[in-house]
Amino acid sequence: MLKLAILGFLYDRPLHGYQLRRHLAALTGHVRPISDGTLYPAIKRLEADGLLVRETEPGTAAAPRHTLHLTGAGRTALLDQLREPEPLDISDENRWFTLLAFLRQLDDPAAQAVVLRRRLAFLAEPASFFYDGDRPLGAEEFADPFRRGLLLIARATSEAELAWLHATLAELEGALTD
Amino acid sequence: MLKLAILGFLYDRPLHGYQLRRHLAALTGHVRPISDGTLYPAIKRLEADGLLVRETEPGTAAAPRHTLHLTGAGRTALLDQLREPEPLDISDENRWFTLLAFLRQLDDPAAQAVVLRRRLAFLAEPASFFYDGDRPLGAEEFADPFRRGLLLIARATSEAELAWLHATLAELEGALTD
DNA sequence: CCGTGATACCTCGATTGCGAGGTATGGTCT
DNA sequence: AGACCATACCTCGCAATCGAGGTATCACGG
Repeated sequence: MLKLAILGFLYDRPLHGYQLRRHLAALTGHVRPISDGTLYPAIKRLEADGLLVRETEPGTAAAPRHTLHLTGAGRTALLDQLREPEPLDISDENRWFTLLAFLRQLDDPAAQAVVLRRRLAFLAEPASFFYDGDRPLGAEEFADPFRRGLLLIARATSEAELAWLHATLAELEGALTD
Repeated sequence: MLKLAILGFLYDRPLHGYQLRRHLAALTGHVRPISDGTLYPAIKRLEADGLLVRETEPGTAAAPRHTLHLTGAGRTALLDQLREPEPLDISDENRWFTLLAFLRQLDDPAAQAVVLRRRLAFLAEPASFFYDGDRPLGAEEFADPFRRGLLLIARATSEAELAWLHATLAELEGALTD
């Protein structure tokens, strides 16, 4: 997840760790900045895998800045992850939204394929939540306002996404048949 | 997260591990069942902490079933986590939704306090996402349909939740002033 | 001139989670 | 009889993440 996001941001332009942290904070909702203890080891992992290189700028600011650049392997790794041939797990919202943030890096047919897979996984999703014994409960059966809230919010999100999926697929269809 | 969910489900009734797994799968969206390698160690942790006890039913089925019961400490631990005095981090959706699923176990004033804190955190959330250099970008500035989608979906979710928050607070207010 | 906060980076231990493997039993289908 | 699946539980090692700590430099206000 973090790996995907780091590669995605660096694809646009080289950044140093601190800028990267700000970008990541924005992506995750502006509230939970990825902690340093998560970010810097992740950068090291990517460096060890040869997906990025650091260029040290001495004397620029207080601490020695390390500007991070994607390597060719890094760019390939990002595009591979975006294309992701396996079916897209709907319950992994974080992964999907991160993917969405960088999907424009793919060409139209590849992006379309990803969006189509998402719609497929989406439509296959069973709508039930919670059980009474072994019987799944429908949304209307909840006396509990909190669980009802959970379902209402989940539904609103689903509907918004489905609407967007359709609009975007139509748009891509248009672009591809021109 | 898992801990909260396990305590929450066992609060209603004792279950054995397999049933628990089904409940958890439903909560996480019916698609990504918590893996065994996650669930059973989590149960052991809770047992070691004295929050639950297992009662073995021999000969019931194929394998020896362990019916899991919350202890008094387990019930207290759940209620404490639900009350959670620290401000509720909005970006941690999973935690919030799990909490919501079991919030009815609190009495009305305590639940109201939690919902109020959520609304507070919610209204304090800055609406911007992504940067161009150091300048945060508004929703309308995106030529990229994928990032626009991200924002559209996030907004729909926010609005649905805010509407629910208001409705529920009004409801609780009514119940408390009667 | 001293404290505070922002910038910038790093490490360590502990926890959490996953995937892949394993062990059984009992029922159903062929 | 054999294959196969669902039930039911378990362990191991690996990877990711967090939280709390640390080290600097520079800018600004009092």
